[in-house]
Amino acid sequence: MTEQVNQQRDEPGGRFDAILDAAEQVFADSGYDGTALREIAGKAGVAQGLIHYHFDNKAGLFERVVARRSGQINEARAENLEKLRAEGTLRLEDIVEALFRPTIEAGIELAEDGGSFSRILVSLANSTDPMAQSLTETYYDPIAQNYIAALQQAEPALSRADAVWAYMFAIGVGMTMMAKTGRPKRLSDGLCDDGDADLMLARIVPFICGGVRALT
Amino acid sequence: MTEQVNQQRDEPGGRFDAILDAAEQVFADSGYDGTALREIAGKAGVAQGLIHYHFDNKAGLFERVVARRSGQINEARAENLEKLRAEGTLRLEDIVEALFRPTIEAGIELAEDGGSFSRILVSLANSTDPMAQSLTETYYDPIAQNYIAALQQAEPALSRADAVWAYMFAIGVGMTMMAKTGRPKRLSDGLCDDGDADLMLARIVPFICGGVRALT
DNA sequence: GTCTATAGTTCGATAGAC
DNA sequence: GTCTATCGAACTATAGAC
Repeated sequence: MTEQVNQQRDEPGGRFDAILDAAEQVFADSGYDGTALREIAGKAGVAQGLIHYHFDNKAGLFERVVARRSGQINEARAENLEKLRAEGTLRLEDIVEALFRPTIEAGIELAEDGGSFSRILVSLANSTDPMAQSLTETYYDPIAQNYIAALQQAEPALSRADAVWAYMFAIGVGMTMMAKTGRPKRLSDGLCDDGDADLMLARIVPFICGGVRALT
Repeated sequence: MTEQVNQQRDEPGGRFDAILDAAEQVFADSGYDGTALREIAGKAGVAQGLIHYHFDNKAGLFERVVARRSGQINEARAENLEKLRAEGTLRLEDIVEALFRPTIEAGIELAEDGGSFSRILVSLANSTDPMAQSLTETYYDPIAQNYIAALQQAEPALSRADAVWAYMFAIGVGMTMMAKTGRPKRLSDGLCDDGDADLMLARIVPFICGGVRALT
């Protein structure tokens, strides 16, 4: 068997991944409806038809973009939680840190842009669109249940309902970091930078933990 | 001067307001880019051309939709805060309540839908689009500064930067109420209903207050 | 696997009658 | 102030050559 005309789908650096990378950026910047496949093809340096060959249609491409990073993020989230459980007592602070750290690292993975994927996550979390709902259900509800259970373990006084609320509120707080609108800087005359993920985590973790404990 | 052929722009119940009402629903359901002016015209029972006569273009219509409710919401927010200041000591709990109550009441104003406008607010707050940024700056940054100052008054140990973070995080938590995705119900087997604004406020207020105090 | 070319649809906006 | 009719642009998706 001789070598193929071009690279396979699973070899990084090929056309397939170039499309995914470009799509991630454009979907993040312009939203699903605001995105034109032409622009993705242009940024990826491929013909528009190739997108349909690999991903069928726009929805298929979007789902692949979400699936790729969601896999990385949620595997890391699960591993982080496993490690904490293995170490013994679950501390609330560690749980929150374990929840958000992987989204940060997935966000800055693409060097040139400012962390595209996290912005896709924000729109996914807030959308009532059936496709968005379905993707959330598939990729994020299972790990959510995992963390909700962990919250209750760390704070036994928390009811089941309040653990769910706590998780939802935590995600809401985290979205102010992932949206990267620049609004904190504007409101604070440059004092607060929502582009600095480590700085933000140092404020987000105590805020959420204080909030959760106030629910008990 | 005899009576006009039809109602004026400032008379409720006229074509002008019918367009705004329909636009609010469709923009909330489908997002800005996902919205077709045809659908708005259809729902409002008017010709598509009338939208351009009254609002010039799609962007103009959207801005008017935002402006209308934002005026109501932020006047109420300002009044609430004034009242608290007049009463004497500022309690953190009252400030948070004063911040979110008006968005709830604006949300349920239109009877038939489930509070459309709050969903527009969510997408506005998370968008990096220039038009969204500009609208946020115009309508929501001034009142934000007002509440940030109030947070510092209520909790003097809070630094200016942390007061800005606290405000941002509070908005993030509030968005889990305004997005109305139904996810809390799904994650809790029906225990948590994000459609019940009063129930949510009873959990959001203590959560945020606990979070803010943890920042000091 | 990748490209070019284009079909077919939908959309925002305009022109002009009433 | 409101409607009908339509233009022109943009988009997704497909067909077919290589």
